[in-house]
Amino acid sequence: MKSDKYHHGNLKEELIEKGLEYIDKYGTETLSMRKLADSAGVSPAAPYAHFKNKEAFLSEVRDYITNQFFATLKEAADNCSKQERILLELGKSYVLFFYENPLYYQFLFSLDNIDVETYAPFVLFKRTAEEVLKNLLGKKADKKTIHAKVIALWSLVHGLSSIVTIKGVIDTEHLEEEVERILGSISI
Amino acid sequence: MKSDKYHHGNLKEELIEKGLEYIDKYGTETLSMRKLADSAGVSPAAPYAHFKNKEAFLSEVRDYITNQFFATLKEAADNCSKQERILLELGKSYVLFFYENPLYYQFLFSLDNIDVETYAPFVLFKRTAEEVLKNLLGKKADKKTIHAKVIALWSLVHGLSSIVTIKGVIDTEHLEEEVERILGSISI
DNA sequence: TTTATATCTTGACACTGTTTAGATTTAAAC
DNA sequence: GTTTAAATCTAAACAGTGTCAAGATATAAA
Repeated sequence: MKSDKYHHGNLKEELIEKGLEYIDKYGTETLSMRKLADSAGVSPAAPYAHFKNKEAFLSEVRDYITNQFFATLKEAADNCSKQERILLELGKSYVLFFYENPLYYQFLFSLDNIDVETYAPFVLFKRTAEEVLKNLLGKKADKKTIHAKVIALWSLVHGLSSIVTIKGVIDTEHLEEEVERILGSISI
Repeated sequence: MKSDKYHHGNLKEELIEKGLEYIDKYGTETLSMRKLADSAGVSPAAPYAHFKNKEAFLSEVRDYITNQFFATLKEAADNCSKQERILLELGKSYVLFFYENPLYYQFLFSLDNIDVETYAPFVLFKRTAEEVLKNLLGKKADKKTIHAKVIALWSLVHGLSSIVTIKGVIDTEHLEEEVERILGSISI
């Protein structure tokens, strides 16, 4: 992979891409800046012209994946015409995103650097859930009740994403069907 | 911490205890075998007389925490007289365990070395959920439905444990009350 | 064309997991 | 109780890690 040019020209982007690939394949455990530098054909210290340190690099990779995750959710919400299915579709795409990229789950939610209030995917899910619930329950439900239900729905989806990630709890043949059955098996 | 004796006498246990302390305080990220060896007053290679490698050490620590976790769940289940509240109590102690030890969650569920079918805390929760559901739904519910509901309940609890861990989504003043409200806000 | 800035390499440092050879202590065998 | 075996430790080393400082080289700005 070693280039002949002194200046790589596109190092920052390539490092992030290689980082994504690596995490997708092997997870974050054995990822090293030196390996990435090597695979990009530059010296061990080269990445530090673009990233303050490893954590800053990982943070950018995390942002990238977060954007993918958010886009996936957004698309599912936008493409859902029936209002009564929107939460289900949102939940399904949430879970399936991590089923397809199991190692991302760990990586995204491994650190305390997530601000629940501003983390876009969480905000989207919670806002949607809140709207749906308000429409469903009308005026008769107080704030506390709605908040509790929102957290519960989010927990359900978030937890299933993790569980689906761990092992073959779920019949992988009829995955979507199974996820839908699970998410639909409880009522609010 | 350095002892004068050549033989430590209790190194294996002390390493595990120190490991537990460290993970509880700082998490697993910066934990190193050398630091633990040093804090126990032995040379860097000493731990390798007791553990094949770092992963084997972490595995034993994980087992230790898993036992604590399981004992917590078991106690909650055993101390619950009212049958209709058993799932709620089980879920509460599940969530609260990780609220009290946020860094344990990451550590326990970080790896693929969990066999969902045999992991005692999971088995306990799922068995209990299944029993409760069978009593509740009687004969009219088929296996698939029950399985879906069991996974859903488990996901709810597991997900809330993770969410409670991340940040202050929940009013820490009335924690138990809040957790109970959330878990009780959905029906099966 | 000069000057400044961005991007790289080289070389170093401290730290990590882990292995090997040998020292020391404890336990077992006679 | 002495000899032998096994368990437990130290010391020294190796390769791999993050990251910094000094200097080289390329690009952009003046």
